[in-house]
Amino acid sequence: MKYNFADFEEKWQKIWEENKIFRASSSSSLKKYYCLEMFPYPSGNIHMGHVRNYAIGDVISRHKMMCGFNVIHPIGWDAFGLPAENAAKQNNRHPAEWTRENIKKMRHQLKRMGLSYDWSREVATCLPEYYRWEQQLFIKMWEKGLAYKKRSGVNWCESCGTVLANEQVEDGKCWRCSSDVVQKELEQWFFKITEYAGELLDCTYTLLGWSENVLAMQRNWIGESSGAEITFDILGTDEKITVFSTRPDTLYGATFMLLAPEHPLADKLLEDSPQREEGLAFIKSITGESKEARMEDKQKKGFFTGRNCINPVTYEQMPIYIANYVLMDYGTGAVMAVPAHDERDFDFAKKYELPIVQVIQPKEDSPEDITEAYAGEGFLIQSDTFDGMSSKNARSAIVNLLEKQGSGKKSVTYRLRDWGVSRQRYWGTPVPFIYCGKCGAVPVPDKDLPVLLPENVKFDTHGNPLDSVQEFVNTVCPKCGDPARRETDTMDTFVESSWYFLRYCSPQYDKGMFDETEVNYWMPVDQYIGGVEHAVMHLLYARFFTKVLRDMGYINIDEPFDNLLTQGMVCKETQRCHTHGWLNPSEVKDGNCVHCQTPVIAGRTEKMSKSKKNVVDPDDLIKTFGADTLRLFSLFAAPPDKEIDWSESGVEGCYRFISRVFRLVTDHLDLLKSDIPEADVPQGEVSTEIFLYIHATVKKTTTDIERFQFNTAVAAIMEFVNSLYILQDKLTDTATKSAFKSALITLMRLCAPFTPHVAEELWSLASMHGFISCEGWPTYKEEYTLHNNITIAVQINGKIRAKITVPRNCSEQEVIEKSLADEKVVPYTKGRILTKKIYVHGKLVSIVVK
RNA sequence: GCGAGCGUGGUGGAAUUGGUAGACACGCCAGACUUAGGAUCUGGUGCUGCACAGCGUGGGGGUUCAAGUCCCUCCGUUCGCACCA
Repeated sequence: MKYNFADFEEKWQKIWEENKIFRASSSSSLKKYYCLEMFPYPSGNIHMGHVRNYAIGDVISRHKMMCGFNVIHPIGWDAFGLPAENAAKQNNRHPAEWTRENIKKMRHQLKRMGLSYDWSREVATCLPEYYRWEQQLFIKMWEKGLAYKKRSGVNWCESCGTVLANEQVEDGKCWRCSSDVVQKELEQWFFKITEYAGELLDCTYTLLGWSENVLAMQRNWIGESSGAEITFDILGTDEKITVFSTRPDTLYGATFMLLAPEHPLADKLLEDSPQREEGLAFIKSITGESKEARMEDKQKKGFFTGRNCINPVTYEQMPIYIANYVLMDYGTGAVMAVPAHDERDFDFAKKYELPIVQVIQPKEDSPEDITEAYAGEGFLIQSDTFDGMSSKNARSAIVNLLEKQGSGKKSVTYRLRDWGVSRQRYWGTPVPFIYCGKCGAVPVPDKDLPVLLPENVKFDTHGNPLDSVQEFVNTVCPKCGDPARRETDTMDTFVESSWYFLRYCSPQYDKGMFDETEVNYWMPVDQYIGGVEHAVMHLLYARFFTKVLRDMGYINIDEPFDNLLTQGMVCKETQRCHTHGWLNPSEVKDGNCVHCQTPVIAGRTEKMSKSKKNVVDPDDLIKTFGADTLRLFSLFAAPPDKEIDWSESGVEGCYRFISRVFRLVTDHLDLLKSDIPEADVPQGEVSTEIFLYIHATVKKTTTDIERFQFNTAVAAIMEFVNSLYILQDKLTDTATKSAFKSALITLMRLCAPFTPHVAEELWSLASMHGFISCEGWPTYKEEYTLHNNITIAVQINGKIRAKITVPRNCSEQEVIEKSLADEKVVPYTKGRILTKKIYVHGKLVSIVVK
């Protein structure tokens, strides 16, 4: 029979669905297993990144199911977001309609991949049944002080017309549209993620199932620094300046003070200064710059406020400057400058001719003249009673002194800032607040939730479309009944994805975010799979939400995702022309651009993207090769965490392999349907060999799936098939046929998680009972995975000189005797003294001669 | 600058613990079957050399009977963060 996937792939997808074999229920005596892949944004089409992500998840899920776990494997849609709104503007379509249609199309595409999802748990975040619970949580967080509104400088993307979180700014550009991000002063809603900074950081050391690079990125992003807060009195006023420093040991060398231009004191100190105008102009020249331009300018610029403060340990006066390189949103926005031991302060001191006092010596006898800043550790000098102390010890000693004086204390600072969640866009969850002239910001009462997104909206205006929906904006205050104005900000879409994995546990629950019993049964997620691009944003937010919900008493876990697998990108060669930019294959002929006949620039391998014209469409591939081939290729081409280089011939190779499996099994349907039973024990030479292949392959495939080495798991099955092809001509007696029958049945089972359609079809063609998808995963016996004869390598002085074959149970003495007697070994040992003999059981003999 | 990772044939990649480097696949070569083959099957394929042999996991050094794997050092490369006090 010829392998023709089109005959049966869709048939099985339909049958699986009709028989509800992937429905999950918490009422099971089996051990639970939660397998989760990052849910897709309904852009309209699945791409190869999705295929890879979901193929990996599906193998894990199907394998666990066959291993007897109670598996939950849900899917849904991250359905709010800007693309829907942009599409609405361009095509005069409603975002809801656009999103609905995309979901429908992509749902069909996912189903066409044969994924083992429990579709009854499907959620779409744009539905009121979903987002009303988010609004409820928002209010609960507000009650606990974890959601708040403040005026602050925010990242503003003009092209998207909205605010962005810090995590969503990449190289000063919008993560979504790559246009420049500017700073803007706005009243915004924030989530107090900084309250959890310490725990979010500490727990990165307990997440043993996460890859080191993701944990490192999170740690980096949270950015903990420990040091001290030190307070300085300002001369001639009652004001004080508090700084944060990681190096209190250098306090005796602090010779001047720096304020961020945005620091409230900067303005205050200039109040009665004769240079007030000049100073304000200086501040404006810096704050007026974009964040990017400000970072770009490495030149130190400062302005003397005319005021001085007092060093709390030397009692020396320190001039207070406003400096361009001090950031308001880190630490306290003020820095004690220690020019001798900080490169930036050193440059500043040189430029403005400020005193440089060395207080740390690298070694006890190093020279005192300084030509550059020394930022390392060492021993204190010119530091009063601390002279001679190591900088490390001095850090705590000086903080102790400050604590006694009441001018400082130990402190920890994080780089992480609160999560700005306000978005000035339509297509998102409305922030459930009402502004009343009398009562201020009032939460929408629970009985009035959800605050529904109005349907009747015009998208032809600039700015937030919600602002112009009068019947939405105009409302009454829930407290006093006066006319009031409704909040028109919607939430960042990362809010929806911060708890969707909880909603999956009880997706239809209508009394709250989730049914606590269900969540506490299914959570945590045992295996999470997704792209590394979410290493910081989504994964950090979801961890934060989990901890918030835990502290509110709804769940009993600290971390949502036990194990995380970040899959690599799918890449393909690009081609480009000097004048016509990126070219797709049809625009290249004989290495020349078809538009201008000039040679194309040699292809580079890059992530598939429309703009680079190097995408391949999974739909086309499924039509040509079938879903099984596409799945198999994305698993076989590389280990899951590495990049895949797209290769058309690699896909064909996978297709060939599946054809081989199909032919091998269908050529022996008579045997499979016959009365000959499966073999329990090997009988005879060929049968023993077959047993060896079966058990060794099951062992290798099982362990490889469990450690996510799908590429080598597939390779093991390929070897198995190659062996069976050779063995199929040797089926002379019943015992052999019996063993071969076992081999074929095992093969089908091993293939089931990878290529479920062909496995199911073969299972049915062989008249086997039930669905292979629900069958047990094959087991192996260690004793059958070993050859009776083993090959031993013989090394003389570290070089392999011979290989000998011995029975498996051969004793050490016998092996060594046999190797010394080997004709290839004798010339190397003749007339020499044997000084050492090492036998590594079953592997090699190492002989040292002199 | 800080942090994390990677470096193996023509290509993608194998090699849990130090123990026969290059599994499996792509590509290429040869053969078989064919009117034909871009189908299928079989065999070959790290490099040098006629075989014996020698050389080979980014470079150099070290530990060891034995190193892709451990240690030191240098080089290259990818990713994240970065005027973070």
